[in-house]
Amino acid sequence: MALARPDLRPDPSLSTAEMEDLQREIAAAATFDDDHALDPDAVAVEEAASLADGLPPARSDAVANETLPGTGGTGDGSDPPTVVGVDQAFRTDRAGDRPNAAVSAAVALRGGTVVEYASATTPLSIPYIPGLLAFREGEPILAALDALDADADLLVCDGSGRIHFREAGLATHVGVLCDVPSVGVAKSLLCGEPDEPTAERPAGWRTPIRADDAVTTAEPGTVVGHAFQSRQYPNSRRVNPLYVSPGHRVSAATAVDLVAALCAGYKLPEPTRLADAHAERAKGDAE
DNA sequence: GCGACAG
DNA sequence: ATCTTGTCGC
Repeated sequence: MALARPDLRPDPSLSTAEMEDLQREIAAAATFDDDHALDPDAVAVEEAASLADGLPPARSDAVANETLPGTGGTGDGSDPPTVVGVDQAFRTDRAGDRPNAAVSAAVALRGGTVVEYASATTPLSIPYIPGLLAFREGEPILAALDALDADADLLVCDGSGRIHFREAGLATHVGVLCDVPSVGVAKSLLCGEPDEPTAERPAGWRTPIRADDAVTTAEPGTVVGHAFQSRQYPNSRRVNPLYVSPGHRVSAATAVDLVAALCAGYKLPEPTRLADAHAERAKGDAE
């Protein structure tokens, strides 16, 4: 997977000011519209995959990959688009230590089925800084995507996209680098304000997230994403909503529709849930 | 100076 | 993100 904009890589050695400048460039290069009109129905996942045994073998560099017709999905044939979920787990040398490496996993699904997965371990360069997540996790994610044979028609990232101080969250950064449609799925809200209170909503419920003063690059009131209740229990126990935002080449409305179609009974959309599980497993593999 | 802040 | 037992509910 060649990078469309290698000049915009999230170099962790930059100063904070340089990182923020780069993010303004990313936001300017990003498109928050449906230019490629991904159809939520075409990517829908009907049934949750069983993590136990429902997976194809992991990619091994040593073995040549048999390329099936349509693998690499350009979206022009009759094949469903390839959706790739990415997520990270972190490894420490000794218990109690600070994490020193990111284990990134990428899982590719087509027509609701896992077609490939891969992972990569990358040394961590900088600590987590709110607003600068892409400079910590960007390179690990690119490494995992590089280890993947399939080309993504849609990337699902674990974090914000346009819901960001400079409208350049992790999903936007990665989407622009690869020039691939992307969406961000966060479990908590970085900035912005929901139209309605989000507490205790039924599954399927959603409300727009609008830019507030913390979003320095957008007019206040601009819709930058949605809160989306992907799952809820009939009684007592409460589940928090997801915060879904456009990464690149997708509108806020389509981003939620895509994520809703990718959910299969769990809180997280399948690509993210499976990538999370694989990252966790890969982390344990080298222990 | 204080607050607020994805993973 | 990660450290962790029990516990409530379907």
